[in-house]
Amino acid sequence: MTDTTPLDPRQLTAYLALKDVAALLEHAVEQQLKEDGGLTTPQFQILATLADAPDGRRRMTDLADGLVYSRSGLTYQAAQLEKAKLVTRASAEDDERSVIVTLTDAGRAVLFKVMPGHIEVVRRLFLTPLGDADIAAITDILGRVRAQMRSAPPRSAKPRRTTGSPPQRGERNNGR
Amino acid sequence: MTDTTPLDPRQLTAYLALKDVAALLEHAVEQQLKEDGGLTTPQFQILATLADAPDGRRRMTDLADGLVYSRSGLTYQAAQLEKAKLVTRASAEDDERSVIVTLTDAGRAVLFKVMPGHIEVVRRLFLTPLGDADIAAITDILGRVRAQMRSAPPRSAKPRRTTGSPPQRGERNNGR
DNA sequence: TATTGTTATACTCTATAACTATA
DNA sequence: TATAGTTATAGAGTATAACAATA
Repeated sequence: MTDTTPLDPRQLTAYLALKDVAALLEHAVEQQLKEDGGLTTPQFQILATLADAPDGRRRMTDLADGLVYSRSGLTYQAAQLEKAKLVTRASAEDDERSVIVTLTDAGRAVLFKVMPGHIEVVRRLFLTPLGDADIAAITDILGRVRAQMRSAPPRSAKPRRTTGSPPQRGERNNGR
Repeated sequence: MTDTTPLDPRQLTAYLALKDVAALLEHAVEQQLKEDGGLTTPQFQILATLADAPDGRRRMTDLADGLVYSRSGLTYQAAQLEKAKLVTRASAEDDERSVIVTLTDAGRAVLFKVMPGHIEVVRRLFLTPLGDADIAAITDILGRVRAQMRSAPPRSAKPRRTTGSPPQRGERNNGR
């Protein structure tokens, strides 16, 4: 049996604070990326991931894994970025099935153009009121949470649908 | 001049940890709400906000303020919820312009149905590795950040577009 | 005139399923 | 058969602008 007793008020407060801060920060960053470089958040994430990779190259599948996208979702984003000349796509030499996405000079340029503002927003909204000890504490605590999340079992072992039973009430087939 | 020097690695790590944890948590909660009650996150937020209000009633504008929605976005969500019989809408008695959204019994029922799973997810993914001291630290630190965000000036005083100049490169007119 | 809310419209993002091609 | 990726399709969410009605 799992515990479903209500959360105590302090726990709830901590959870809400996290959600609130994350949402506000995400929103501000989204604005900044759009204004400074015409980028959406997922596009920025892809470009930033590529910039981190050797030669600015990455296989589609590897990108998708790191960014939690479905493959079709990534295909969509990659197509947008290719259309904007920020990346190129080419099939891999060693495995014809794979597609290698490569950051173009223009893509790097956009990233450079956008970074200062990105940093400025993070600093102004998030870092300003934090001292070194706070930074260390956040990193430690959230690091533990992250580890927990990565190791926690999914909620249901499998979509387990008893043979022949119809979809459950309130269920739709459009998950993430 | 604002500071746009790169973030030091520890600051960056803290920021990324926050983003990561928030994203994973949001994703898990989204799944749970859909599975247990057929609710989307914004719908749940609206229902929960209403449940907190006296008599389960709230003006559209007040709802929008608390939830960062544009008015049209809230109209859309309210229409969805009304269609599902989870809320009703009626114009206010004292001010004919205002619309009062009210939680129905069915809406309350869905909320009750969904809450245990919601709590379970938060507890399992977020609270498990945290002691009382951690909870207190998070609340304190993120509380300060939140206050900072709420008081921080927006990035640009106004959309300032020099008279007659065309839209800038990379700019699209589909903001949030 | 200012405020409240809705409507029309357009666009982004995401997912599922079906499909192609290579290993 | 399994893996990599694309395409077609569908739907949710959101915003902007124009609009109607009330204060």
